[in-house]
Amino acid sequence: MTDKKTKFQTEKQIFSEHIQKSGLRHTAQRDLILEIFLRTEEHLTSEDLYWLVQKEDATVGHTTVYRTLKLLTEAGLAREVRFGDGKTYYEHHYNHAHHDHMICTECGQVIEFFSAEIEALQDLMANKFGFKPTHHSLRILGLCENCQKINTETAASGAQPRVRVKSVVVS
Amino acid sequence: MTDKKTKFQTEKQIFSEHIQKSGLRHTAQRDLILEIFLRTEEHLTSEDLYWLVQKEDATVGHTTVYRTLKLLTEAGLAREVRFGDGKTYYEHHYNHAHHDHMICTECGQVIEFFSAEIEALQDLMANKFGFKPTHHSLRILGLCENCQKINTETAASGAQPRVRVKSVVVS
DNA sequence: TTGATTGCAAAGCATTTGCATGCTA
DNA sequence: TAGCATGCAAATGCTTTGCAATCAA
Repeated sequence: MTDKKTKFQTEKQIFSEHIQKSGLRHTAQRDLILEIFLRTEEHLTSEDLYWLVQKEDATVGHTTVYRTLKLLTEAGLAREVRFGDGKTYYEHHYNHAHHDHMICTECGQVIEFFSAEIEALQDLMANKFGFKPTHHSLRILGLCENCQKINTETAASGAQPRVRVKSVVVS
Repeated sequence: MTDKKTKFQTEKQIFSEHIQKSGLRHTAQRDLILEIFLRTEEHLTSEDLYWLVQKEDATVGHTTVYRTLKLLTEAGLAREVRFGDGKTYYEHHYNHAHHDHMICTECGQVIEFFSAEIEALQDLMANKFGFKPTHHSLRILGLCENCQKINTETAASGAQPRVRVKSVVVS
């Protein structure tokens, strides 16, 4: 179930179809990048992903990773997320249904959450303005449980890893 | 009521106090920048504001506008907003209570809205994770009423002005 | 007078593009 | 073979900083 041949089958097919529909071409680099992207449970910048790919194929360049992420976004396999530090992060949907983010401004931890009520209210709100929503982004900034406690020590300086915490769905 | 002497009195005082508390200095540039910033009912980048300031005092430089906006943010008079186009916009609170944004991806129009229910649910959500929210940002992207209609014509290319629509509070 | 402020120019960063070469279909 | 893909290097765009001259207190 987790061997390379069968994993990410759906995603790979979606990608293939998108490539064909757009008259583009299937390449080894694109395959590898998608594979590694899906395999990684973190929010990645193009740069981050580049280094991961480097480990397995040192000939792949920044540009290709960058362009492939754009491609994956078009294909609906990736989503761009901004946490406010000026960088563009990407996340995939594999194992992660639609969700929003809480971001700890101290340690950079990212908590994924989902609230059906909030979603519903957003649509309601949009309706009132005749606005047709395509997508949305809700970020709650603040301090995570842990960083609230260790407030006594001199706070470690900002933005660490950006660990993608296992999605917890509470509605 | 709207003459220069009495307008923005509260804001100017907040700014003065912040300046004094921080051991900084009162300058003509900072006054002018604040004045023009508050007077403008749009989401402004540092660059945008720079050009507005230029009209009234051509000696003021980019850097000062940039740094003053940071200062105003610290003082709680300005808020940084990102609409996803890579730029940092600023908005003020004068005449605008806390709100969120709907952004038309076609014409760039920004609708401000507020929902007490959504606010409450966000806090509830944060509580479930032991997360202490400091602030949040909710953006709904989609098509505004007008752009839904003129969908037949070839869509005009992206990101226009970013008009700040009069805030409509619906809760 | 002291030290913050200013504005120019240049550095930083992340992102994006031009172009010659390589590779898929 | 045609033309898309690649990857290097360089350009771009926005933000930030160094520094000498200027100005508020």
